[in-house]
Amino acid sequence: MAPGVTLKTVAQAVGVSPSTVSNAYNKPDQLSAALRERILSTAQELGYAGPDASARALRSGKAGAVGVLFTDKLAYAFSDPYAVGFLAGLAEVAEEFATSLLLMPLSSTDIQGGTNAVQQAAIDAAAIFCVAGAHPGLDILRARNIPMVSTDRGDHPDLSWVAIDEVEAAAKLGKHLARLGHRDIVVLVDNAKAAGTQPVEMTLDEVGYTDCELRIRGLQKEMPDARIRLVSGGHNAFSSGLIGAEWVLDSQDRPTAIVGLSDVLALGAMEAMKARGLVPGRDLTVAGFDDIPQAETAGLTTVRQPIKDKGRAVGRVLLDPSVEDRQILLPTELVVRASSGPAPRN
Amino acid sequence: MAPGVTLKTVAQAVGVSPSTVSNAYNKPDQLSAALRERILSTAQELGYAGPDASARALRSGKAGAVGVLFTDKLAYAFSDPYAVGFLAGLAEVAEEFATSLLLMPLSSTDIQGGTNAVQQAAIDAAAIFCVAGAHPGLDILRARNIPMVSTDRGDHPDLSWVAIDEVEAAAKLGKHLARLGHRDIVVLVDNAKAAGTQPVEMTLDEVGYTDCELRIRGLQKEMPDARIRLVSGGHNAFSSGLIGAEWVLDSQDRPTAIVGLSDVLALGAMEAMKARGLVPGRDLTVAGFDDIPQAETAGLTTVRQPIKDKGRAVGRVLLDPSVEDRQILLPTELVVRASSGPAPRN
DNA sequence: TCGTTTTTCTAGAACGATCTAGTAGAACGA
DNA sequence: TCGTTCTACTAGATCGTTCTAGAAAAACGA
Repeated sequence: MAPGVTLKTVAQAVGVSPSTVSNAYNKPDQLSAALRERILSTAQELGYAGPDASARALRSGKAGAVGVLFTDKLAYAFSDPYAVGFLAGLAEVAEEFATSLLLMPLSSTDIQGGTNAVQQAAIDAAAIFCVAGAHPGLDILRARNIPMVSTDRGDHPDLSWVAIDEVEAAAKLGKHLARLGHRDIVVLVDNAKAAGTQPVEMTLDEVGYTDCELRIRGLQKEMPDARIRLVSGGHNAFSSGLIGAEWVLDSQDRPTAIVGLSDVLALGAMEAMKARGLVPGRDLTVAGFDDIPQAETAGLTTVRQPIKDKGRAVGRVLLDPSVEDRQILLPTELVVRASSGPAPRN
Repeated sequence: MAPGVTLKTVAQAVGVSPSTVSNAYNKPDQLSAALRERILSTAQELGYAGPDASARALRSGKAGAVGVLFTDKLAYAFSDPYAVGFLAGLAEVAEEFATSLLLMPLSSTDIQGGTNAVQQAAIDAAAIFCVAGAHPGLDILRARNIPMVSTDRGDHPDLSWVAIDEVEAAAKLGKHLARLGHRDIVVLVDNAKAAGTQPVEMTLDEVGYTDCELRIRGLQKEMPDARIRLVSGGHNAFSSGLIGAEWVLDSQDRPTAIVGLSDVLALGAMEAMKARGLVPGRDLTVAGFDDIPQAETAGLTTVRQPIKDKGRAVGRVLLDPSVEDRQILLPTELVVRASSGPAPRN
């Protein structure tokens, strides 16, 4: 916009009040078509690009954007096919409502003061994607009174969320593994604290992130007699699954099945097996969660959740005022592929 | 934020001027530590969540966000691994600068008036991802005087861009194909207009999108004697490659090689071959551009470009004021895999 | 013809911050 | 002691809109 050209400039040039120019853009039925035409063309001549975004947002209270908050680093979101699928669904709905998507990074360093992105974000609402309850970004959004929809179930009846029944989902897989005779399981867990270090074995209490905990409980429920160990090779990524599984496979005490709490972790485990000449489903069973596109290619047994639908549903709850149901449970389905097979008898 | 609580409220409660409260958040060295502490804690008590994003953006002229503009539908961006890789790189740098990423949809319907996302976007700068020169969103951003960095080379010396030498990249592939004896090529082209209809054969003029045109010219350069036909099955996606290739393979007049102008198109073509019992690299050569992760798995010959670096570089040029070089050419590399082989002699 | 409704436009106050310019007092140096 | 610099804070204008309330003119109904 030619510098210094504002609504007022245009108004003066046309000889009308600023309100009328504003109406020309926002409420075309409030003025005669002829005048509107005249205003718009004068605006064009002057190089006026339409009402300033920030000023409009300030005065009207609508930013025309919804925020998205992730765990960990923002860049990870794009290396995780599950997150990408979610975003695709969310973007679809955002598009429908002519609303932008604001992806907010939050390096824990700059929480103090007003210089962090969550603080600065001009948004009307926010999608909370797989973020643990204690995340500092959550506190900021809560303090800002910004409506939120989470991908995790919350206890409170006022919360909005779109989620799956994590326990049930995991129970489906647990039942499958139990039937196949598995009684010695390693679960690969997402754990940011373990990143960059050696893989670590952890207790259920240490897992922290509620979803993971629920999935583990679901497995335990259907496999009460099994030994279930928890191992983490870092944050939720292929490489962590690889590292974690390498550690497990090279140990003296191999399980008969490895369960990744997400497909990327499980795919990493398959890679580790391949490198050791082990065949998934024969030598060792591998299974995951989510059913990302690559899971099918790799023949990974997994618990499918409709991730794109999840994104769409979150978008609807965020943006469509006519949506009544603000707590939505999506279905899951066990998808059995070649990576799971009977436990070797000994 | 507790409704009605503003800077002013806090200022009154503490007994200082609004400016001082503002400084407590933005310029900590402008006031005594003790007072700042007092202000911050009073703010917390009152439920004040920090300076309002829109108001701050309006007054200071900084939004703390950069926009990203895509071709076509926003949701497509997430189904394209190339776009996802770009975003990952961009997000990395955005994170570094505590800046959010605003993904702007632009349905062509609501260009008129002030209700479209590009118009409403509160951003300091914008990344233009593979957008043709005539895109309406571009015009709006230009009118708004928003600094832009494009992933396409522009002619004008003032433009900022991070790109590859498209002609040279394609020439590398062309040389490879020529050496293998291919003289009858079909190029799968991204074309939004062809979407949803039958695949169409088109002329170079109809392609429109500059990058595509340049790649085709690069191929022609090294294969002056070859017959090169252009076919589109729709927009840039796996399914379009599949559909386009099916049409080509089922025609009377099969080429000896199919070149996708992106890897997703080429991967679609490989799928079409597989379904017909044809082996890429033996029965027919397939090649692509970009070298997305799936290309390696599939054994696709392609021209690699460092897509994540592209995202990073765009981020730097957008956000780092110390970056001098605003026109960056990234290297490309021919990656030969199993999908390309000698042309059958006849 | 006259009152009523509708259309079209406007004045002026917000919205909630940050910026510029400046003041009062403390600290300093000689 | 006095001028100077520094620190800590403030008054008031300003960013560019949209909103509320209302006025003037036009159209309408009887």
